[in-house]
Amino acid sequence: MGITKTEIFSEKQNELAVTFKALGHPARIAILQHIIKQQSCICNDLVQELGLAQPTISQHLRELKNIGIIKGTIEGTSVCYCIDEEMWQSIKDELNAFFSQDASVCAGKCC
Amino acid sequence: MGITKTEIFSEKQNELAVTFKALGHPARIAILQHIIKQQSCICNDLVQELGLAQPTISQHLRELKNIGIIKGTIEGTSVCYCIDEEMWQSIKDELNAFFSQDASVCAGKCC
DNA sequence: TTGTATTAACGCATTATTACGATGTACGGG
DNA sequence: CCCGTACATCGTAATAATGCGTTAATACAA
Repeated sequence: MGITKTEIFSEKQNELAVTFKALGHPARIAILQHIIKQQSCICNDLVQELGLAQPTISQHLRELKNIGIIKGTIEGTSVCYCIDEEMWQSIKDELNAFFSQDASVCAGKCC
Repeated sequence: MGITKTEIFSEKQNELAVTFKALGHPARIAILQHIIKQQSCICNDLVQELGLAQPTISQHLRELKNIGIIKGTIEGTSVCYCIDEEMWQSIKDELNAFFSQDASVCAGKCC
């Protein structure tokens, strides 16, 4: 997208944006939901479940791993992915904090 | 970003992803925080505050308007942007619902 | 009417993202 | 050891996003 000027924003703002961006793709939402639904670490029947090619899934998994929300452990010939519970909670808290800012003060004053 | 295959995902998943993606840029995070901090609808001293050119800010504002999280009303020669409180709450609830999925069942089983 | 200020729209160059085929690596079965 | 399975990585085409210069469009002031 052309280069993003991260240097003019605060570390917090960039962090938040990176997290949001990582979640900003339906395939990655689907992957997370699927991993949770299966209740156990799922390898790549994700390729079977979602209609995407294996390299594409692998790429999305890597992006999710980048923000730490999932982790993968080698399980023989396949790889086992699961939610990093600690990180999941941490991200949940962070987003919650963001949305807990009082957005009501403006309302009614003008718009 | 290359085409995203939205047709193979559910409407909910696509909606969530679009919301996350819209928030996935530090400038847009900064804009929201600034609007909230000022407690009143701020026009484009955003251009002064953030170090980005006016057309760039305008573009980010449009993307935020696209997901409905802010609204803009004409105020004489300038435009007044503020949080759409209802939408803000709605998005907050939606993200909360997503993160309220029980992610703990997997943990301990394997990874 | 003629500026002036504030935004939006358009278009361009640059960089990122998505998706996938081809290729490489690692493991286990035979 | 060889082969098939399961993934990751590389390379590439297509497309989307950033950022900004330039150009309208609109409202207000003089």
